[in-house]
Amino acid sequence: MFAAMDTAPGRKQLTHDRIVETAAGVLRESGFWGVGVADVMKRAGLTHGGFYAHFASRDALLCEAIAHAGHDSAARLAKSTAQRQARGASPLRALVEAYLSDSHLGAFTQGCPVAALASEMPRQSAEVAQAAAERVRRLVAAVQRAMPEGAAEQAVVVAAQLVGALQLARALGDNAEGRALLAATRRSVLAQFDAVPAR
Amino acid sequence: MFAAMDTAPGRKQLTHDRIVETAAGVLRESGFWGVGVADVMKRAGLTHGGFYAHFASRDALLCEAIAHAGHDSAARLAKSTAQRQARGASPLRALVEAYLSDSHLGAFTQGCPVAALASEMPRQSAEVAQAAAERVRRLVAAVQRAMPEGAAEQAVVVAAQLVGALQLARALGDNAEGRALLAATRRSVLAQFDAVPAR
DNA sequence: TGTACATCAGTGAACGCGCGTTCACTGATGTAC
DNA sequence: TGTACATCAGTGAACGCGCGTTCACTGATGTAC
Repeated sequence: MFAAMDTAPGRKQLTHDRIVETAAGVLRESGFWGVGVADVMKRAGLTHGGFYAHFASRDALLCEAIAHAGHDSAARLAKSTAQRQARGASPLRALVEAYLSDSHLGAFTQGCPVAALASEMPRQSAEVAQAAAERVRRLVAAVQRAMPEGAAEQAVVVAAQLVGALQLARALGDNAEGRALLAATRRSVLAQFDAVPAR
Repeated sequence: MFAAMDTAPGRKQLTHDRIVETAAGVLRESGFWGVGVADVMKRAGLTHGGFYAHFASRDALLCEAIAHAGHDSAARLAKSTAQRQARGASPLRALVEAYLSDSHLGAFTQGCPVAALASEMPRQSAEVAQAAAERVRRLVAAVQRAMPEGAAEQAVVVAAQLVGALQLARALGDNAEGRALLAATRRSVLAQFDAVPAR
């Protein structure tokens, strides 16, 4: 009865995680309104009836899905950033080139949920909007860790620039027009902040 | 039969315009998915049955609505910008302070449709996405007209910064946290580009 | 080791609801003579 | 000026559909003895 609970996850937990992971992908690809209970369950290999054994409501799933999407995206970004740093880039250059890469332009499903969802965030229910705001804060914090000495308070500005540029580029399309916008933003951010020698 | 058509609009045209104007407000307030045919018609003082005498489809309304929202927002922004310039601000300072004002933070209905809709744009049907992309280009052009001499090619970067900052601030909320993000972005953009004396 | 039973994850039909779209109709406007 | 008729903007009921949510049930898993 008081057995240790911090062991291997049970069957239900594994199913739960699979649903959340599936929803995190659909959420970034199709937006908040694109996440349907029946559709997500089907993609996870289940029938929709079992949904409410896992989540109190669709909104509860959205909260877990956006958190999962944030962690997933942050992990991918950290990996890509580390590779660029290993090749000699400064932390900020590595982050900017990873975030504003041409591959991120088309990769909604695995990309940053803030860029994929920002303009829909204020329209969600209180609990979902709060979970979304937390992803914004985490993104700002990640940028802050990459800023050069003395420019930490500018992290919020760089985060806005990264998110804004990726969104406008996506609105223009995954083509020359969109990629040109990304390239111009990469140059501008680095010219402004990477002049300061990092560490 | 060949009478001049460029005179006063008829009754139908006036109704059409009223529907589009109503939809342009709802669109910015509630997003693409928030625009319902029946709801918009009701707000315009009509019943939903008459909708298809005015538009071929809901998507056709969305195309007209986003164009109207863009013109409306651009006109408001131009007015506010002109007032600030009359008080001595440079064109860029006037634009940045108007766009990143605290009042724009809460004013979805009358605000910039690009900030209100950017992350939803790539998910729309081809015709709507194209109308949306056109609003992005117009915003960039408006920023370009306000840039100081020699920095015109940076307009796209400033536009991304304006849109990104307003969206992140809105995601954080119409409170101290959101307003602090706006203020930091205002300072940063002006420090970078307003140093160049404008005309 | 084997049997009986309780637990529990997942199934599938059903619900009420709101959506975009269609269509036969109404009543006002305007034209013909 | 007056009557008859055509045009046309807008009405309101109806459609098929997919949504979030509920619930009685099934079949597998695991525990008790």
